[in-house]
Amino acid sequence: MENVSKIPLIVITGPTATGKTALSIALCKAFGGEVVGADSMQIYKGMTIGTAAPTQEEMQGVPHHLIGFLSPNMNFSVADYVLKAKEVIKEINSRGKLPFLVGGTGLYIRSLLQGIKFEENSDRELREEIQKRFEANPEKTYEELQKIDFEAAEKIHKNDEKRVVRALEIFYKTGITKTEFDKKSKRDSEFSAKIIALSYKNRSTLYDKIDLRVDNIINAGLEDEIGRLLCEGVDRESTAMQAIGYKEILNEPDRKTGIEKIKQASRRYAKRQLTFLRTESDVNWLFVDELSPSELLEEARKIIER
RNA sequence: GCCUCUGUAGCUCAGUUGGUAGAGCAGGGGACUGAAAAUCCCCGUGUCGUUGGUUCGAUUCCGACCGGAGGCA
Repeated sequence: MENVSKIPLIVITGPTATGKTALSIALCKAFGGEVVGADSMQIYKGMTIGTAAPTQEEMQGVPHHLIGFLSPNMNFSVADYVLKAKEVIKEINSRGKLPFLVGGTGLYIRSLLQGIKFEENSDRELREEIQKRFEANPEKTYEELQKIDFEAAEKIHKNDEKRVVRALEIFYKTGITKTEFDKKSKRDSEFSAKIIALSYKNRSTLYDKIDLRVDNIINAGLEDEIGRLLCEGVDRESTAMQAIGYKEILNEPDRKTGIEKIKQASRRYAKRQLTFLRTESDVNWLFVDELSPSELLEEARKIIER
């Protein structure tokens, strides 16, 4: 049932290097839209080159939100994202503009669209404590979870440190198991979304594009950008510096193999993005290697106007 | 020209005392609710260089040929 009161939203997603930025800007110009970033790394300030975030020039006057607004030393999470994105989307809508959610972070998009309710159940210090326990004795920590929340333990692999730790964190923080939390966390979406996913029919074409993109990023000065960030006091251990491209440059002394590692990590990332997207329902796939730029724009238009 | 070594998965290589083969990497599939560009799980058939021979049976032994590396002239 389509609820009339729901806010219309256009989602442009897909793996890296498929042209989400260019398409979204063209569409925004055609529909009077504004871009809301849905990218867990483009949110950080000063990381334009490495994350291939839209530049001022590329934006062509189209307003962009939730891109380059956070210090790279800050922690961020899906919960923060959903909160902020909702706010921005509503604000855009209230001005009579069409919000375009653009980016490749599937979890952010899914959480927003499903209207997942993130209640207070997080405690960073507690989490780090549990994490230490896990690192010292993974088996025992997993058994701990089995006792507390067997259902969650069944779904989480014992080696999956982050999820084992998080499930325990929820319980110790609130006294409620993760399973119970998940059950009541789903909510109706406040948005009526049309999802457009960009991809390549040919996997190897995608990979060629990724390789090319990485070379461009290096030529555009990734290393200088990283140098600048470090000068500004960005912590090497921060989440932001775990972004693909940044972590390889920071950790690999040999430049050439570093670049190869970036390419490989990007390919694997793209694969994971595709896997994530496949299970999403109501996705309109557009294959960039089968359409000319103008055809692509036309197809996207049709989907939006449907 | 002669001698030696070598040719096995996309790549680097192991192996079969003769019963058609397995690791790493690459690659593929999957999970995903507060670090998600993160975290984690699963997946190995390939004319064993080509062609003859020996053999019940050859990728394995023998010969020739074709690649590659090295040595002697």
